[in-house]
Amino acid sequence: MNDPTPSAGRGEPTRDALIRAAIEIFGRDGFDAASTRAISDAADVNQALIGYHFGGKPGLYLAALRFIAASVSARLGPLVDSIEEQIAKDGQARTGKKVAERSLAALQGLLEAFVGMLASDESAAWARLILREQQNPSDGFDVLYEGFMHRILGVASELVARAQNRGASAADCKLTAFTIIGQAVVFRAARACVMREMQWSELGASELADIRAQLRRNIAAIVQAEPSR
Amino acid sequence: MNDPTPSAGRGEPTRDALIRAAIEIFGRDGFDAASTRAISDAADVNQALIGYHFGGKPGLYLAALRFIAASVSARLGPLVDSIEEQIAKDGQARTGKKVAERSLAALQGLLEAFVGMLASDESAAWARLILREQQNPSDGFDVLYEGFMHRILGVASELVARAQNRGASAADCKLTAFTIIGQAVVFRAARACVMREMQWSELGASELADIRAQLRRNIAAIVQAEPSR
DNA sequence: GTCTATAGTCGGATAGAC
DNA sequence: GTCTATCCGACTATAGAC
Repeated sequence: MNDPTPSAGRGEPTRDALIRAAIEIFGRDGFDAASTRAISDAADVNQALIGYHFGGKPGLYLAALRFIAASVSARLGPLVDSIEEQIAKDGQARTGKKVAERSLAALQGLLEAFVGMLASDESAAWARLILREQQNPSDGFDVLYEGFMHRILGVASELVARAQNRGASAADCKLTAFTIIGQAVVFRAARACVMREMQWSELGASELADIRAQLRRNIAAIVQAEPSR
Repeated sequence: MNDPTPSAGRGEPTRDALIRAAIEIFGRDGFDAASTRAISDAADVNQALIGYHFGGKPGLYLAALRFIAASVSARLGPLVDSIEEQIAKDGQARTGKKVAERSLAALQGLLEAFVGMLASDESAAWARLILREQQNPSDGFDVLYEGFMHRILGVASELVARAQNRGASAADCKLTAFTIIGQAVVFRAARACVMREMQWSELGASELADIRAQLRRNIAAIVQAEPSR
């Protein structure tokens, strides 16, 4: 009688408010510790409506993850689209100085956008939920992986391959992509440590600019380094 | 009547078992979601003993964090000691090719040890707890920061400064240290994503060797890159 | 120090009026 | 679709016997 997400209708504002509150509370407390009462209070709707609209707490959690995947896609999707176009245009010409230069610039741009997202207050709750899912994957992890992770990692690896301009295996390029992405992720995953050690009181425009400059420099260095060790 | 941690005595095996179980359960479920029953069951002791030995659930949590800090220090402390000795021996001679080479090698060694720790099954539960504390710092975060984070970040930054061999500010070196450490952290923080994307079924010796080689290469590239961009 | 038993609280789910 | 009311299970903490 309570089909999850009965699609648009009069109850849409209610579902929306519940999802937004759920991201906040689930992100802060985790799935088990978050109470449906806290979520419904924050959303200013009746607690019983969670059961009606989402079938229960797990259904609301999945809906929240889908919302996050859609939000990340909305934020990074256009940039990834344009990069994929560029890759398609360059086609199989995976070597050449021009291609390498373009690919490096695209990779730097992608990571600047990525770290910008990780730094934003808006994404703080998402990020907490995503980190939780990574540490303890639930059924919902697929939603995130298929929703945006796989695609972003794909373009990042391909850009590494083209920017490096040497015969690294696909697995090597993926590994390189992860280490590069890790340089951005650390500023969310270890945020408390970063703020304390850097003696920052906030991660604002000025701090973000420093981080981005560091990332640009590191990415160029990694990708242009001689294969020899 | 129940002074927290009444020090050694007949109850020590009980306290030890509780702490070990607490790290596992708190790491898996988080502070709120973890139940004292689950912990006492896993430790195979009576639930009421948590109150007796640690004063309650929060006391047990703090004890677990202290145990983690001690474990990390035991694992990385000796290496950090030797690096600090080397730094002291090189003294204020922060420039020079030999010092730079030694410092780069030390930095690479530190990160290989660090990522080895992050990869180990033993540390899986620690890492989850630490990541939770970073995302949502409690009173216990100090225990971790003062316990080992601050010290490790300190030597890492100093090594960056000496290995780079150019006039980067202390803040820049710290930032560089974070991006380098982030390259290791990502393999714990985004482990689920890494395993899936790399199509790994385990993170064993072979995978760890690939990661270490990648880290060595990246660190050298970052530290030796020209300051220009 | 360790145990049993329980008091007191809070959580998720749902029945049923409107 | 939204609300009130409530059932029932699980939790922390603690009293008190041994």
